[in-house]
Amino acid sequence: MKIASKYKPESVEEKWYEAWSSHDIFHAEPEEGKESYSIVIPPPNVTGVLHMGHMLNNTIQDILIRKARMEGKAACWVPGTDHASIATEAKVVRMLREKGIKKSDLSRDEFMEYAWEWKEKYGGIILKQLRKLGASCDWKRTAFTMDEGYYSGVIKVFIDLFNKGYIYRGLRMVNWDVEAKTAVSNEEVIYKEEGEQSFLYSIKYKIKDSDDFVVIATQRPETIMGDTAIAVNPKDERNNHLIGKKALVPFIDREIPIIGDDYVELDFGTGCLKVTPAHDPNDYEIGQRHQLETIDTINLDGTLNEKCEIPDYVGRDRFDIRKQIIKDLKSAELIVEEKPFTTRIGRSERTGTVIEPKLSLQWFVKMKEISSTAHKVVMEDEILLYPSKFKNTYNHWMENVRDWCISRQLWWGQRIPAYYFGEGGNDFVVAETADKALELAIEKSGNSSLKETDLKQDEDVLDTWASSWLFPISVFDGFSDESFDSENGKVIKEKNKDLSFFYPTEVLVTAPDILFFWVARMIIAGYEYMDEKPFKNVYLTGTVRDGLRRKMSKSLGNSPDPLELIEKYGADGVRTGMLFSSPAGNDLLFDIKLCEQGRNFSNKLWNAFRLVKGWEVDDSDQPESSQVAIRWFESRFNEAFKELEDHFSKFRMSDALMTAYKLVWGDFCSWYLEIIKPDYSSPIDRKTLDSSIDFFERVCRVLHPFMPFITEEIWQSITERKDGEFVALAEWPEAGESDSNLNKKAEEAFEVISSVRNARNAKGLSPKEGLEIRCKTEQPEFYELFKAVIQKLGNLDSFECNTDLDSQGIKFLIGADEFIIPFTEGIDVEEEKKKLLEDLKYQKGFLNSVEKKLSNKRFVDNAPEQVVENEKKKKKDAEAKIKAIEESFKSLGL
RNA sequence: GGGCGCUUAGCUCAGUUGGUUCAGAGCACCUCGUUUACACCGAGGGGGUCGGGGGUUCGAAUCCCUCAGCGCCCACCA
Repeated sequence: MKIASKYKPESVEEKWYEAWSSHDIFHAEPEEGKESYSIVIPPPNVTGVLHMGHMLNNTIQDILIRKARMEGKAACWVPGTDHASIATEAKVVRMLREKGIKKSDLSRDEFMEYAWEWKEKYGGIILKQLRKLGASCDWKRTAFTMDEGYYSGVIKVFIDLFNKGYIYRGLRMVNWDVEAKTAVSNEEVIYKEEGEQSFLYSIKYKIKDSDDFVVIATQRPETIMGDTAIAVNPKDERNNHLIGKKALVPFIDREIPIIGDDYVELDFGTGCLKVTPAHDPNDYEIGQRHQLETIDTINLDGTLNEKCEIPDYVGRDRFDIRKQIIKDLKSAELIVEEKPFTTRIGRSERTGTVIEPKLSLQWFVKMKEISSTAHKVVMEDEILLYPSKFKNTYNHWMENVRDWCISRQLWWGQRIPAYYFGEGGNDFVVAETADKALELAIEKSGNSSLKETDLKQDEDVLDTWASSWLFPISVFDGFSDESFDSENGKVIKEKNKDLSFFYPTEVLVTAPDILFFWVARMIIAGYEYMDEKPFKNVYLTGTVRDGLRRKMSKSLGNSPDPLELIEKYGADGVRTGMLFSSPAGNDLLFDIKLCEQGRNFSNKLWNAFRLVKGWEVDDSDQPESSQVAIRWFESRFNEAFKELEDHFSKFRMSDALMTAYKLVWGDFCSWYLEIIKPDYSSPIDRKTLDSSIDFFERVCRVLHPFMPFITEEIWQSITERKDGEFVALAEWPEAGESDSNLNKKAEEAFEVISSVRNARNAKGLSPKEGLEIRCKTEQPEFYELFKAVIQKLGNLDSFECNTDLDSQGIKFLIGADEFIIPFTEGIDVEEEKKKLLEDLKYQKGFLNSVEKKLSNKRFVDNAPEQVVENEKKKKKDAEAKIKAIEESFKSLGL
């Protein structure tokens, strides 16, 4: 069989993913006697497509889960998607608009029908793409945050939190998009970096019962009809005498108090601030502090309403009114100053329209009360964050946590189970179904004649995070009728086999930007409903950026298409490429060269396989060099393996990969295989071949989590396999004995070989030409052991220890051992002399510094004995080397 | 404005409690080489005052202070 000299991933990857799937090896059930190892995927948006962030994140999860599976654990990686209410609804609205349908023309049910249709069509593309990456998810458990069971769990939790008093309805300043007529989250409000040009107006307000005026500064004169106070800083000498007086709002002459509040800056504008609680978040807080009235003068569509008390303004847009009122104020001579001003204006990410801060009734979760355990467990390392620097960030957020607004003015999502009734719909009950709500409403109101039609369900849906925070519980059916105890608001783990086995999950792998949105809230929900953490470890990946450190994004167009990358470099190449440069928490500066490196590594491994596979075997004796090589590689493998395990235990994935990479490329290919490789077209002895295949299998096993496809392909061909005998299920190696002395000695031997090669290089000698070498050493037994190896790789005709070195030739030192490759011709004495002199100078300088240290009494008295001993040894070695160099001079006849 | 973190080779990063020749790795770079697994390769090589300054110590990349630059989170001036 002829094997191609280049590895071709495209012919391999689909084949093995198919085989794994048909043997159902990714599915896990709770199993007596097996250790549980579970991961829940950070569910991507259901209509999303794979981007580089997903690639990194899911590669890491797959590596962890594959390793756990090989370790014999019940390894369960639950995939799923998030309904992502804002993003998905926006996409559906856009799609409808393209069809000429306006959302406002549809009923809620009609809209939802379109949305589900859309979800069925585009949902889950991303999950299919994950398969191309090799993700070994337990697809039978695929979850969706709007699945029936999931949906009802979210509703149950809402009701439960409401009944426990953690949820309340309250006024809140939201970012209102007047065009889309919806509230948008802070994250969807964008600010131009350089700010926007505006004007700052200084406006005179008359002080009541006086001819004086107070002058305030504002950018938003159209809101003055909503003013309910003027505030000055009590420390402000210019203005604090005004505190307690009343001012009159221009045009409408409504009386408003002048109050003192620290919030006001002393040196901004006039030092006087108009307070408009309905139209500015800070003003709202001042209003709260001083129990001010709130006058909301702006309608949901951005026009002014009758509360502005000026009939001419009613029904006109806020920006129109801004122009109008400036004109009116000017003609009334109430504007003192008008100056250009750069300010930050928030605009809606979706519509681009200027966001209107607006007070509205929203639903909230009391975060302080519910989060104390979640705060504590991270601080006390009950849950570990990697890297741990995020503990600080977490702490800071938890200490300053604010109530969580969980209502969204959207349709795509879990509809808030609150039902309004009575006068103006001001009374409400919270219930799982309309029937139950009616029951409760009758009870609450005492009005037995209430009908179902008298109840009106809340129009809003819940924030997406109010469903995804339940993910680690919900994916195991934690909120099903059987498992969830509504009476006590707890999930009964014992009633649910999956949950009692797989919860808590082992590790959560996610991006730091959702540490609060998602991670913190899952911890809160975990303790609230399971009395237990949702995961033991949190691995926070970095952001994938381009070479200029810019975040990869669609709009910048600086992100490669992940699937194209996979096509070009193979899934294994891309996986390792991503991991080569991404320590936990550090940004990944993506460079196509990393994928190339990954592909090259695949190819290297492939060719090693090609080499071993190509050998004929016979019954010849095992060469001495092979015996030593096998002893050494066994030991070296174990050493590297321990290192790799240590990296894994600390979630240092990049380092773990690099350890494996160096082991395979350096130790296995460059040294081991080169040593045991038989001469061209000669067969290999059976013993050596068996050991080599054994090593190769181990290499495949260690590499499999990183490079699942190529390792499976090689594993299947390197020796006979039964059907279903996958490397994906092979036993993870165990750390055997490693002889650190042997490893060190081998390195010394390799150094000798390198020196010989170097000498050839310097003299322009062909590697084919055999050489003679002699050495002077105090450890001849060591050279006995490695003699065969050194001779083979150095292509030496002879290698003798402790014989006459007094001839001309190339000399070098390894440790304190002297070597010579005798030459009679072509020796450049001057150059040799120069090299020796340089070396001598360095050694003498080094000796000098060591002696200085040793003659320092304070050093000798204070430093630990071990350190002093080491210095003495250094001194001895240096002296020996100097002596050796001096002797070389003599033999050169100098 | 408040909080946190970072600065080590051209690039991306290791460097555990201060002490073995501790200044390292991978990539990139330079020289040589188409040798029989692999040019997606092999052999060899160069390269850093550990951001600047000061201090503690017998000894500092490592601890302390300070300055500079960068990054993140939170709150944001009407």
